[in-house]
This record gives sequence, structure tokens and C-alpha cells, in this order.
Amino acid sequence: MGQPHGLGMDALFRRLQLYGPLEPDERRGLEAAFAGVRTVEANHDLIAEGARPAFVGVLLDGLLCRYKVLPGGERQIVALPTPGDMFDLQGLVLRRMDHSIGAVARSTVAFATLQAAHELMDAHPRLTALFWRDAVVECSILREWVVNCGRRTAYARMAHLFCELSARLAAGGLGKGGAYPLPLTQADLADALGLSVVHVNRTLQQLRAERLVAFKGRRLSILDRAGLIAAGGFRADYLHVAEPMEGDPPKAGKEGDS
Amino acid sequence: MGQPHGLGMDALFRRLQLYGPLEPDERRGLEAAFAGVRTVEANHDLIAEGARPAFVGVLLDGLLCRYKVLPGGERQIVALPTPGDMFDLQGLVLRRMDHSIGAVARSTVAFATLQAAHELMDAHPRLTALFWRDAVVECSILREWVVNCGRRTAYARMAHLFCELSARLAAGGLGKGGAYPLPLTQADLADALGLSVVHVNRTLQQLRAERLVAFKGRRLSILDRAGLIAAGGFRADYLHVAEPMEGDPPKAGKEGDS
DNA sequence: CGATCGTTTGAGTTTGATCAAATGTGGTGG
DNA sequence: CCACCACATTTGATCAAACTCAAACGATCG
Repeated sequence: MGQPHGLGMDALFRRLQLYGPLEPDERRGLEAAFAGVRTVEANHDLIAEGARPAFVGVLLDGLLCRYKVLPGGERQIVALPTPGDMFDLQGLVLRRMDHSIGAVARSTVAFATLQAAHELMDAHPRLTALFWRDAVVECSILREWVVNCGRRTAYARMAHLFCELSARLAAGGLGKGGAYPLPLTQADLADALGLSVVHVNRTLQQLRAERLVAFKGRRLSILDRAGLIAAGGFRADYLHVAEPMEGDPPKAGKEGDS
Repeated sequence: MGQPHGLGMDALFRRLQLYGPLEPDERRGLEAAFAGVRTVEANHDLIAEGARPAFVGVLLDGLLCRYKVLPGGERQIVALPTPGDMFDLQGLVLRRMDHSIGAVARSTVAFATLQAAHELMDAHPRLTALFWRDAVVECSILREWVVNCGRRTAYARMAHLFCELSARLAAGGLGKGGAYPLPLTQADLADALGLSVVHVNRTLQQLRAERLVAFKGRRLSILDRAGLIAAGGFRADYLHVAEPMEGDPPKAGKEGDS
């Protein structure tokens, strides 16, 4: 059981280290706490709205979605956690889920009991701040989603989502080279963007016609990064990933070139 | 300078105590840290996108908005902090604002320097958890805003917003009796709901025609609470305010009757 | 008493939704 | 290998929600 966690855990470490380097024993503490590993099949829930969360998780591989369902049956996806993202952190602090978390594609997650997580934070108080930071960045992303659904056209909205996922995956060390796995159906995409399936299909065709992206075989390829960024009006600042450590200059070429 | 803070600070205490009672010295620490008080005129920014936050604030009185502006000039309001809400907490953890915070109406805020806030948390580690909780609840609200903009009609969307504000103000001890101050213009409302001004006007007329609300003189009166809740498909759970302390039964009548 | 800002109304247009059906595709079992 | 099924994508036609443009109306304030 030497290496049960893989890329996802690396992505988590990378994320947490944006704020400051992790001590070796913080790292060990994290790995020890997130000892359990579980696989979830596509379209199965990890936890449903109304439940009392019992675990804190890290997505190691795959793709999750947070979503809510309205009385009329309409679904809105409110977040798409990618490998390295923690989820259910709010379980440490709130007692009831106000939304569900499901697996978009078969996923593997590492999890810690609430108790283990609390002990971890007691032992390494700085981790509390890092988890807090995580929640704050999640807020930033959600704000951008509000903007996306509220004020952008379907075309820009979709382009923006593709840019965001690309940037987030790249920040986690995945999806290099202008293409990344994106196991969403068009119906999922519709629920994430607040559109109908039909309109998603047509918008996608438009993005393809403009030669901005290709979307085949559960994979998204970005053919024209600059064009896609322009189409979506995308600016990566709200992701807070390229944040320079203290005062060093932002390194160019991180997001701009394919 | 015996009582510089007023209702807003009470609302903050009430909020923080949802998680557990505040120690007297935590309370004193908070009041000492948030020693500065400032007034902001309507339509003036407290802090603009791109700035480095220097303070943490609590809204004491008035109404703020967090917003983003798109390249084309469209504005989307992504949150409406009410008295008792902390803001710029992310300044403790992120270096750049990715959105602006402005005053919708003349407001008074208490603020603490980042240093004072950090010292406060060092002295009272439990406050860190409470601030974290605050960020987590903010996330919940933002998720609901995504749902609102993504999947609800203009009519339901507006009804939902009115319900949310009513519930949040009531939780802070304000806006009793089915009416509360709401100093938003229809243009502000449009920016909060992702609609055009004209459509806001017509939707508002519809809500009035259905005798659900009255909106006159910077005040919103809820004429038919049950009807408004039904129209907006509103469920208060995501606000995490009525959360019972440990395991005691939810008290009825908190939200249901006028 | 203008000036300014916010609200309201009307007319016409557009974006995106809905309904219905056809076409593709991947997987399963015979 | 083929037939079949379930599911996803695509297309066409129609409809409705919400937007835009333009102008009038109403408050509020110096």
C-alpha cells in the first residue's frame, strides 16, 4: 500500500502549496487522514442533498458534479470538481448537505472521517487556513459561474466553461497540450450552463464551426486557445492559481500559449 | 465611544453563535479588532477589482453589493451583503480582489486591519473556524444564485431573491413583519438577477399584480409570504441559519408565518 | 424650474426553449 | 458477426421568454 493515492493527491498538494510550502509532516498527516479510497460509478451520488456528511473527500481521478434539483425536475450543476479538489469540506462546519454530489464519470476518491479531519487540523492548525482558503477560492469560482449564467450568451458561456476547466486542470498538472478529458454528455453540459440540450448541441456546433474546439470521445481539444479565451471573455484571475508566492513576477506563458 | 457598533455587530454575533456560543473575550476581541467605523455613500466602491485588500469589514448598516463588470460593460451582482455580513474576509487569504464591492445605499461598516484580524485569530483560534464557516455559507448562497440565474424564470428568480433577503434579514434580527428596507433600483435588481431593466420592471408588475409583494419607497413588503415562497420555489435550508444547536427539534413558525 | 435619475410603456427582434423525430454509437447477448 | 437496445447526438419546426430601442412619464433635488 505504498502509493494508494496518485495524481489527484499530488494535485491537492500543489493546490495547498500555492499558499505556502507544506511541511513534510503536514503532508504525511494529510495522506494518513485521507487513507480510505473508494470508486464511484458514473451517475452515482457520493452524497445526496439533505444527508448529514460523514466524510471529507479528495477527488483523485475522474469528474464529479455538485448539483441541485428544482421541484420541477430541472437540474443545475453548480460546480465540477476535478482531480485534486476537496469536497464535502463543508461537512466539517455544516450539518446538512444543501446539494448533492455525484460522479459524472467513474471516479476514485480518497476520504477522511470527520473526526480524522478535525484531528488533522488540531495537529496542524495551518491546514485549517489552507482549507479555508480552499473554500474562499470555491466562492470565487461560484461568483464567476453566476456571472456566466447571468450575463453571458450561450456561446460565450460555453467557451468560458471550457477555458475554466482547461486552466484548472492545467493548474493541477493535468490536461496538457490543449486537450483534456471531459466526460460530460451534452445534457450534463446543459445542466452546468443553464441551457437546454438542444441549444447546447447547436452552440457546440458553432464553436466547432469557428474551429475553436473539438469535442469527441469524451475529450475536449482546444484548437484555438486565444480565440476561445476571446469568445468566452475569460480571465483566469478568479481561479487564484497562478498567484505568485510573495512578490515575484508572474511567469509568462503559463496560460497564453498552446 | 461606548457603543460605536450597533445592530450590525449584534447581527454578526448572532451569526457567529449559530455554531456555538461566543466567549465574552472572543466578543471583546471582535469589537476591539473591528474598531474602525466608516461611512460609504451610495454607489461608491469600498474596494475595486484588482486591488490588494487591506481591511476586513463588517457591514453595520446599509446594503452592499459584490459585483463584476464584463468587457462589454454589463454588470453582474454576485452577492448582496446585509448588516452583520463580513466582507473582504478573503483578503486574509487571497492577495487580489477578483471582484468589486460597492455600496448600494449609504452604508456604515466596521473594519479591522489584516494584521488585527490575524492577531484576533491567533488569540482565539476558534474564530478561524467561525470565519471559515462564514465562507462556506457564502458558497451555499452562491450556489443557489447559480441555480437562480441558470434554471429559474424571471418571475421565480425575483420571488426567490426577495425570499432570500427576507430570510437573511430576519435571521439578523432585521426586517420583521413581512417588510424590509430594500434600497435597490430596478437597474440594480436587473444586475443581481441577470435580467434587463425593462424585464425587471414587467416582472415586478407581475408580482404586484399577483399581490405577492409591494415595492415602494426603497422598501419591500411581502403581502403573501406563502405565495411568494411558492412562486420562487424557495427553501431556506441553504442559508444555514435556523440550524438547530445540537439535536433539538427545528422550531416551527420561524419562516412560515408573517 | 430645469436637470437628473428612475420607472413605465410600446413595438419589434432575438435568443434560447420546446416538441418531435431521425440518426449515430457503444455495448450485450445470441 | 449481427441484431438489438439504450443512450447520446443531431436536425427541423415552432414557440415563448426576455432583450433592445425609443420615448414618455414621474419623482427628487439643487
